Amino acid sequence: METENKKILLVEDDPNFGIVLKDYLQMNDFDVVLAKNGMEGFEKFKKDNYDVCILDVMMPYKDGFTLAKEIREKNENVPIVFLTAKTMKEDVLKGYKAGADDYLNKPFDSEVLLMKLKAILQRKASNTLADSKQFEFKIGNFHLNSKLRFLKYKEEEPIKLSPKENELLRLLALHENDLMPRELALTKIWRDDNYFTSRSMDVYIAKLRKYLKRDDIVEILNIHGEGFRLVVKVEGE
Amino acid sequence: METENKKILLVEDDPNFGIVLKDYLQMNDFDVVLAKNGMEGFEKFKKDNYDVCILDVMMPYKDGFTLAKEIREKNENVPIVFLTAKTMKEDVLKGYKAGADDYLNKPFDSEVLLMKLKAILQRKASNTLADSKQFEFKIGNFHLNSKLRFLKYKEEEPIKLSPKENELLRLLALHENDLMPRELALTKIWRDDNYFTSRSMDVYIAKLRKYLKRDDIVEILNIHGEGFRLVVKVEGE
DNA sequence: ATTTTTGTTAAGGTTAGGTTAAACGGGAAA
DNA sequence: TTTCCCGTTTAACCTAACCTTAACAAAAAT
Repeated sequence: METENKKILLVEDDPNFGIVLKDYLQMNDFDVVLAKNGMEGFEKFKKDNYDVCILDVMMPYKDGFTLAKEIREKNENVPIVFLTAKTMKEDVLKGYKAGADDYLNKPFDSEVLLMKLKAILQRKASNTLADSKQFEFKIGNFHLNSKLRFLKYKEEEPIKLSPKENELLRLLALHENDLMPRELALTKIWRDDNYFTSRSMDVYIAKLRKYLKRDDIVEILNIHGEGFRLVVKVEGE
Repeated sequence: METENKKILLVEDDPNFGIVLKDYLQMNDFDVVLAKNGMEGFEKFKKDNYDVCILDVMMPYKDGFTLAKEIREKNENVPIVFLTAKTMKEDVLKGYKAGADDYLNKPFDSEVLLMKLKAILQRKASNTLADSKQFEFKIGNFHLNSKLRFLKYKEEEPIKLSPKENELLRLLALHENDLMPRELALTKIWRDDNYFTSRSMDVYIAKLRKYLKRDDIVEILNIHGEGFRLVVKVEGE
């Protein structure tokens, strides 16, 4: 039932407060990345996608406003919430000018922050149409739609794929005709590489082979000790 | 580039404060309608379309929260801003639960209010493009009018839909043939994503399926763990 | 020959979803 | 006020989907 946790970039220079807040947010099912100052915050922002940014205003080197502006240049959509030291009207106005979505005065109530985040994410939920990674593949005479999780052979009824089947086949397709290392699938899909996950993966390979049998120009080969290879033979060979 | 002023519904029982605020907002190019209590506020809300609602929490007859809930029933999109007497955590939380977008503690700085309004309207501008105002759909041989909340199959008597049935079917229709994520429906329609709202949604899916059964080219498919998909099969399959 | 890795099928356990019915609660009607 | 109606939530029960683990066979490496 769990989809995926929302990811928060938290930039706060006070280490104590930062860690407490981080823990609190994590306890409430957010993934939190903590940066200790504006510089670090911006570096981390560039390296990943976040659902919300929470920025302290008072910070050494690079204050929250400057950071917000940089973030806005990269991404004009991420909601930004400021933490201001006290009701400094100047700060609040400056914050909105820098593209903030909301602000909170320290000390603030943690539940209020939670509600704010919830409200903000809810608003955003409507926008979030436009994240397009690759999810459609032609594999021989098959068509894989890994967003809708089905595999269609010619004009037959689509085969529904389970999440794991789907992810695995997608990974194989991304590496078509090339090696797809075991380790890659295990870390990306199973998020753990051990004996059992490895065996589990083999089970899924078997399932995929069963599906792919209906087209005899498509097969999954094993490269002993290395991984698997999805090969599509060319017509006339 | 500005075509028309943004329209604000201001509900505030203190006549002095209400008029001062109204004037201030008007000076800043908003069209403001002032209501003196919750009842009147709701009446006025029904009679016109507003871009933002600003509601005082403490009001005789009908408090701001109750009003907000009523407004939300009519319109799930209008941004709502609460004015709370002081930092009453209870009030703030209650406000967000009632579907607020933001709140301000009295006494507040008028410039801050302006900035908040600006930020809110900006956010809304990006959302409003796509889905906000589409009310009629053809779904196979059905016709859905989600403004009048009915679903008609060919020339049969229209089926009346409850608010939730209607919103859910509308969301599905907006994503026809594509994934409509559980989470989306839960945050947009139920405004909360937990076990119970999720089960409630399943109940509504069952109801919709019952209605849609009369046309066998239309069905609602489940994508396990992801959401639902309203598919309309093409003629000749 | 022995160990390690992979192929495959099936059993077991857990969670999500399908469906129906009862409980709840707010507003309308009596 | 009390009663009734209706939309919605909660409960209950059942099936389907999914994933892991076990078991055993086959292939590859040592």
